[in-house]
Amino acid sequence: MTRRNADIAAIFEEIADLLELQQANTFRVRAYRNAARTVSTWPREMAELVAQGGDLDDLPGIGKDLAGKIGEILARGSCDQLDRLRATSPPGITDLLHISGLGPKRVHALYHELGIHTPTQLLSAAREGRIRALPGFGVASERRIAEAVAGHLERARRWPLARVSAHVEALQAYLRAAPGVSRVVVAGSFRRRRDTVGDLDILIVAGAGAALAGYLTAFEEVADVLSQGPTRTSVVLKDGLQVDFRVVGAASFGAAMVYFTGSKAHNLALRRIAQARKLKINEYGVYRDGKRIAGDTEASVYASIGLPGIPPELRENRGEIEAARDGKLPKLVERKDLRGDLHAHTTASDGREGLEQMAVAARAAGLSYLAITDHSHSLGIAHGLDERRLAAHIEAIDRLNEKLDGIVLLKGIEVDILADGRLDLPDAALARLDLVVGAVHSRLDLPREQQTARILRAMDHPHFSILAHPNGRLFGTRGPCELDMDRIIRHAHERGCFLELNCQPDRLDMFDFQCRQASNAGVMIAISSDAHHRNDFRWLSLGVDQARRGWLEAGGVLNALPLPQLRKRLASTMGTR
DNA sequence: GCCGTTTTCGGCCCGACTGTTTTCAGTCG
Repeated sequence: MTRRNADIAAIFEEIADLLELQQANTFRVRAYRNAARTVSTWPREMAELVAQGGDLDDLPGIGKDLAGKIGEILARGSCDQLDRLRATSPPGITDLLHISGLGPKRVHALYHELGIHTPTQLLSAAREGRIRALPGFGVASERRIAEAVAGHLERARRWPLARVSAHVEALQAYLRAAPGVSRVVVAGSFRRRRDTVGDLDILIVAGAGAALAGYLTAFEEVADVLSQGPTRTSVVLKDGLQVDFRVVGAASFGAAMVYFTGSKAHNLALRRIAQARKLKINEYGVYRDGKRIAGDTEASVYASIGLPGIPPELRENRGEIEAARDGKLPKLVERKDLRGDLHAHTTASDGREGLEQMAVAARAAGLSYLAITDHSHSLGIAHGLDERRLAAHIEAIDRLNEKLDGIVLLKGIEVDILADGRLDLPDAALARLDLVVGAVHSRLDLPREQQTARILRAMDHPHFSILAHPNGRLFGTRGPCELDMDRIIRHAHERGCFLELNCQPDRLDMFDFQCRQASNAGVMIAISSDAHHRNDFRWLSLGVDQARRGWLEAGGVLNALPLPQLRKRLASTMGTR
C-alpha cells in the first residue's frame, strides 16, 4: 500500500485537530497544519523523494521531527503520536471541528460539559435545548449549530471551475448595476483558475458610504445569509455555493486583490518576507511604521517587497516566490499560442457534427489545424470505428482537406487501450494516420501496478503518439485511477511520445502539478479540447488555465507548434520505435 | 514544531463578523 501525500497531509491535519482539542500550544498546532499544506501541495510524492534519498527537512515547514513522522507514516501508515492522541481522545471528535461555527474551544466545552463527541449527539443536544446553558453559548448559537450539523454532510464539496462560471457572470452583472460600485472582480481560487473552487470570493470596489450589504443579500439566487457587515458579507446560493463579498475602496484595490486571490500559503510567504523588511501587509495596503507605502495596485504590493508581479495561476507557494526573486518566472502559455487542436470527434463516432462543421468551427476558434480522432470500435457505446470505417473516414478527410481553406484536418484516432495494453486496431490501420491518441475507457479500477503497466505497454506501440486524459477522472463521478505517473512521464520521454491535458470541463485531466512534472522531464503536453460539438473549442481556454497552473510555457505545448514542425515531431515518434 | 540578512531563543499573519459579552472571545478566511 503506497502512502500518498494526501494520506500524510490528512494525518497531520488530524494530529493538529487532536492537539488543538487538547489545548496544546497553538504554534505547535499551526506547525502541523503548515506541514499538511506543504505536503498536500508538493508536486512530488514524498515516497518518491525518500526513495531517491532526498532530505524531507529541506521542505518548507518540515523539520527533523516532522520529517521523521513522514518516514514513519510511509513505512506503516500511521505514526506513534497519532496513535497516542487517538487513544486519549473520544472517537470521532474531530468531525465536530469541521462543523461550521465550531472551533476547538467550543468543541472542548461541548465534550467536557455535556460529553458530546459526535455530530448526532450534538444534534440531539441542540434540539433538546441543552446547549444554550453552556457558558459562551446562547439560544442563537444553539440554533445555528443545529442548522450547521444538519447541513454538515452535504457541504464540504468543491465545484468544477466551469460550473461556477454561470454564477460569476450573473453576479457580476448584478453587482455592476449597484449604485457606487466601480469595479467587480472575482478573486480566490476562481482567479487562480484552480480546477475546482470551494466558494467564490468577489471583490467590489465602491466609494465610501456605499451601503451595499442589503443589496448583496437581495440577489435573487441567495438562499441564506451567513454573515453581513459593511465590508464583508457571506451568503449561500440556492444550489449550495457559498459566495463571500468584500467591499474595498479604490486605494486598497491592489492589496485586496493580492489578499483575496491567495492562496493562503502564498500570502503567508509574502507576509514573512514583508516582516523581515519591517513591513506589514494586510488587505488594505503595505505599511511601514504604520504609514501606508503601497496597495493601490497588485504590482505595487509585490514591488514593495522587491518582487515582480506573479501571475495568479502560480500563487500556490510552490516555488513561484523564489522564481520571482531570481527573475525566473516562466512566460506562461496563453490561449493565443495554441495553433491547433489534437483531439476532436465527429458523427463518425460519438460527436454531434460532421467533419466540415468541426473544421469550420475550429478555424473560427483561431486554429490552423485540427486532428479528427474518433473512437475505435471496442468503445461500442460511442459507435467506434473499425478498420473498414476508419479507412472510409480517412478518405473523407483527404477529400475535405482539398477544398478547405485556412484549416488543415489531421487524420487520427482515439484508440482504446485494452486492458492488457494492446491497442484496439491493427498496426496497418494505425500506420495510415498522422497521429494516434491512446485512451483508457474501461477497467479504470485496475490496481496501480497493472494500470501503469497497461499504459506503458500501450506507449511502447510504434504508432502511439499521445496519451489522452491520463488519470481518467470525472468531476463528481469518479476519481483519478491508480497510476504511477512518474513512471509514465519517464516512459513518455524515453519513447518520445506526448501526454494530453484534456480540456473537457468535467475532466481537466492532467493535474496542474503533473503538467509541471512532465514539462520538467522534457515531455510536451497537448492541450486538447476533446470537442464533440462545434461550440466545444471554447474549452481550450480552461485547459490553458490549467496548463498555466502547471507552469507551462508555449514551448512545452505540442499544439503551440506550427503545423510543419508539429508534423515533424509526430513523424519522429510515429513508427520509429 | 519550525525557523534565522535581528535571533539557536523567542518569536510565529491579521482583520471582520457574531454572539454573548458590558469590553471581548471564538471562529473564519
